[in-house]
Amino acid sequence: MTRACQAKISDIATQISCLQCSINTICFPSGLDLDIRDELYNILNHPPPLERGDLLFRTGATMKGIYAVRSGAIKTYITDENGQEQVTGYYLPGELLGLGAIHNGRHFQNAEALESSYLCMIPVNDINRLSKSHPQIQEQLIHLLSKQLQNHHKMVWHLGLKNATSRVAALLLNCSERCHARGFSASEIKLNLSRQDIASHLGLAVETVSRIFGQLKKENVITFKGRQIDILDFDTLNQHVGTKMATTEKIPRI
Amino acid sequence: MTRACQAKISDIATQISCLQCSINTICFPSGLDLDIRDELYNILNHPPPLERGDLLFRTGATMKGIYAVRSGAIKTYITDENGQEQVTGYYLPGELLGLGAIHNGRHFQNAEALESSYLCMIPVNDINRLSKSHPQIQEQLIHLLSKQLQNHHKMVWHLGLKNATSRVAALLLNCSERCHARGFSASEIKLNLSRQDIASHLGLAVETVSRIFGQLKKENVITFKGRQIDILDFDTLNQHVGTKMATTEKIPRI
DNA sequence: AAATATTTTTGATAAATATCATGTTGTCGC
DNA sequence: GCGACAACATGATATTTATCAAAAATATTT
Repeated sequence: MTRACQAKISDIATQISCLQCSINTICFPSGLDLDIRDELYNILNHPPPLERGDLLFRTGATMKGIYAVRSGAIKTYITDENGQEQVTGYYLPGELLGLGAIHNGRHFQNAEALESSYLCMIPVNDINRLSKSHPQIQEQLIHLLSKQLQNHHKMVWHLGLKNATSRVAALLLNCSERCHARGFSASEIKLNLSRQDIASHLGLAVETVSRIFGQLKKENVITFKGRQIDILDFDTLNQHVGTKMATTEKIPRI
Repeated sequence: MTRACQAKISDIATQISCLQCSINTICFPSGLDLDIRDELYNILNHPPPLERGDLLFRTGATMKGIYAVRSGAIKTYITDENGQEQVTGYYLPGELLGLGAIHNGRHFQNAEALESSYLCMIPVNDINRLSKSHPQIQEQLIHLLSKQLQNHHKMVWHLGLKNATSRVAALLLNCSERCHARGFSASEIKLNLSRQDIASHLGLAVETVSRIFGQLKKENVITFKGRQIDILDFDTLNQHVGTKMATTEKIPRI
């Protein structure tokens, strides 16, 4: 039995360690002297744990620093003038949040906890200060930004797929891939977005998402109980997306 | 009469200058000494001009450097296993291309010229070399990456809109905004994607895109002749998107 | 300029998805 | 455990969008 993708804050076993965290190349770059690593560890900030529904930041807020999800899950969303939410992303343990705000110091989206979540934060001032003396930190930041940009290219691809089933399949595979990259199971995933969140993210009606989940279950492509999803047939999901998903990990062929 | 957004390579008047180019903070950071600026200017590479249909790079190709569109227009796309193209982005004069490849050195998408295009390229090796002595270059790169990430957040938002007209409206406003940010007209834009490209980008059928363009024309929201589009009624387009578009330029309110 | 190919538009119909209504399941607080 | 509430599922119908077919407009070549 492999571990589930998400974790309650109390469930220490599924909390990601710094070693598996995508920010660790910033927190603990391997080539750095030990005293610097200590200093980095010291500036690492731990905001109070979030409960489901708590906001980490909101649109327009001043950026305090870069966040990394340590346990739990975060969604980002835009609110339109009628108060309607549109989910623009979700973040799993080990993933970074708020990088888009570096260039102007303000957040573009709202970020909200989907469950009890525990985060790390590197204050932006400290990054800037330490970067002066340690250019390697900036190198790592560039690396992380570039990786996140590529993830977003993938998201743009998935959201441009022409039918609802493809988009749902792409979301499931994307979640699976990201869980797997963090050392969790690729097949047993907890996607803690509500059906409404998924619908809003993919530009669909809730009922459509619900029906597609039901259909995929009937065809034995997935099983699920609530938000805990088991992927049974990766091939079929990949066929829906239309391509073997090029993972960030695997280097694509020419 | 304001200038059109795009330019033929021969049309020197509409070529963007380094001053308006988003890469210029890398090429010519204002705080740098003159000798460094000279050095940066020297490493700036000018690949051969591209004609319509020419590929700048393809999926899986080794990244040579960061590209900036100087004139013309570039689209990026994924090709699925059936050879079907899906457009994932388009790039206007002054915009950067290929930043997502920094972290693994390989391009994730194909990039193809939509018309005769002229580009600048900063070889990745030279950036790395110069960064060692001039940390300011890395700072600028972080800034540019973050900005592009925020643009992609916006794109994810737009592609998640629930109906076809909204997505087309968002595309038009996005193009307008980007043209305007480069000193071109916000209302008279040349969107040199074919209707098929637009459809593929937005997850629609060509015919649907064509009908929506026709409908918007009938309602006097836009006029167009081929790919030259004039926006007459920004308010209506914004209503379709559901929000006054938060531009990258304007700082959003809390 | 004529001929050819490509892109765009338009119409008729089929298919997919949204909406509305309602029932079911699950969750949270007590 | 029970009641109240939210999330999820399902059916019937309306609307939107895709598909197929073909014409019109535009671009490209000769």
